[in-house]
Amino acid sequence: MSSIDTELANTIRADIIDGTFEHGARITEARLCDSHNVSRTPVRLALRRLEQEGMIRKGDGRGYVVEEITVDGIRQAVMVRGHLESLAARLMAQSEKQAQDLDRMALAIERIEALIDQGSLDDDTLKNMHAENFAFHNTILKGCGNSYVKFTCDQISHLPMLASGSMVFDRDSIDGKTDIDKTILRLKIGNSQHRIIYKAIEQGDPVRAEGMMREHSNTMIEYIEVFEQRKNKLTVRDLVSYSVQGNPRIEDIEEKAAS
Amino acid sequence: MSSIDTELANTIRADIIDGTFEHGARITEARLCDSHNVSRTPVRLALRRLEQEGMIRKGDGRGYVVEEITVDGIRQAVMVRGHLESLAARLMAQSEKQAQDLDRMALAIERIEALIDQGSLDDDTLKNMHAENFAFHNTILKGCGNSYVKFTCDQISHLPMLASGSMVFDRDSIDGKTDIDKTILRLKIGNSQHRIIYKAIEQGDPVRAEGMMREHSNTMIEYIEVFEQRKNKLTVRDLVSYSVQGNPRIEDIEEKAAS
DNA sequence: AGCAATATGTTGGGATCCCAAATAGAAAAT
DNA sequence: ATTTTCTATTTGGGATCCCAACATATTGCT
Repeated sequence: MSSIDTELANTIRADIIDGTFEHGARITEARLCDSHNVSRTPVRLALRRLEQEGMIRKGDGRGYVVEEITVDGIRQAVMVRGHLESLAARLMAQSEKQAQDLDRMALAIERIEALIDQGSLDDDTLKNMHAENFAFHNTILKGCGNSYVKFTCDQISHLPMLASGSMVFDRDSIDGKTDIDKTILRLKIGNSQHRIIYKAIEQGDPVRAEGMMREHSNTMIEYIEVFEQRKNKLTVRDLVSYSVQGNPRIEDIEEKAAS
Repeated sequence: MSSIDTELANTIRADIIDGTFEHGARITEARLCDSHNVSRTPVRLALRRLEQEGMIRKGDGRGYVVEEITVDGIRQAVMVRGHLESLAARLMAQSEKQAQDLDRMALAIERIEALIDQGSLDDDTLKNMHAENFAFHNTILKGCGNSYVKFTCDQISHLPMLASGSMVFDRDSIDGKTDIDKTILRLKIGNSQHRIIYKAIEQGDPVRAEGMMREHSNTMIEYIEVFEQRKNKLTVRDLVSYSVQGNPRIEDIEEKAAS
């Protein structure tokens, strides 16, 4: 349990994302104090934090207004994140690598492979896959030698779908409504891209590493387009429901990696 | 005059940058209250902001510790910023452009050209050049169609040398200690890169726009290396003294552009 | 003398109060 | 009836107070 203002910020952020606060709505400190039974001090801190994150913005006169989150905005943010990740891959390829980082990446690839080969995409499998995907991407961000890459990525990762190594899944295929093979194929292609990225980094090929990571990052953008083609009006809430919920704790990842 | 907490954050940030607070120093709320004669509320807000910016970090037990700012860190941040700008150039090239944006970019190029041709690099000339350089880069960031690019750039622009379109100048050459021709040449090359970026964007050549912007962004990194070769121990303070002080106000830029 | 337990002081989070500015509503004047 | 002005209420920034947690020092016990 963190401090109240952090929890408050998380709550309000979640409310904005899932549409409880629709965009343009005025947010006042007093109202939040009343509804959450807290004093104004943590409310102030939470609002400031959300303002810096870009979730809310100071209104014309008084108070804050809720910034609109659109599918297109998420697509844009994903693009920025992908571009930063491609920088990380290039930098890591052309710098001296830590052996443990490479090992962790290889381990993630193998584990994802094993999870895909299970053939069933139950919730637990998805969570594990998400955790390994996170480990792969986060290792590159941390291991590229430029700490500002990860820092900058983290700055936009409070939006849905933007946490490190986030994955989007076609819930319909998982529920058996549409054929699961296409989703499996997608995952296999994604992991083969992981292999290429790993090889390029390990062999010190920055151009290939950057290019493959750029391609790999487009996966989610294309996935979003698939959803848009199927659903005539894709909402942010839809996207959130398609994504793997819950961020894996870094400690859990490392713990599992040690086993 | 903004609110106290904003001013406080600016003050503390400046103190960290110029070394008044050396890295690793413990920062406590009470101490700041005492030294700045303010209450703890604005201090808390300022510290939270600086924490999110990455200037300070929660210490092991109590309080905050000052994060170290190194020349290498600045180089890394400049690299991240340049990478984001190259994304902006690519996106702007491949999307439909606003005519006014292109006009503003062309205007900036012409004005910089005229300023260079003056031949003297006095302080006022540098300020104007900085303003036009800012206008050029900022127009691309705003006009690329992806608002998260500029947002993300702004997130790291509180570090020295990272404000939009920042320029670094060789003060020694300006003061006549070393030959000024080399600096003039550098500026001319930089502006010719501006021309190429403009043409690539205007003609819808995303590959060329991205590549040229990437090259252009390396200019500052190479400049830093020049300084490092000359000075055996280049400090952050040295770098700050070489940069053009003061951010141009956006209103001023637009006002001048209208004339 | 060494270790442990308690006491005291330091520090950060939260609550409450105060004040200034701004907005909205009401009243008055044209 | 409309517009302007004045007042009252809303709202956000700042100050102060309180409390809990943690750190350190002191004291007591072995």
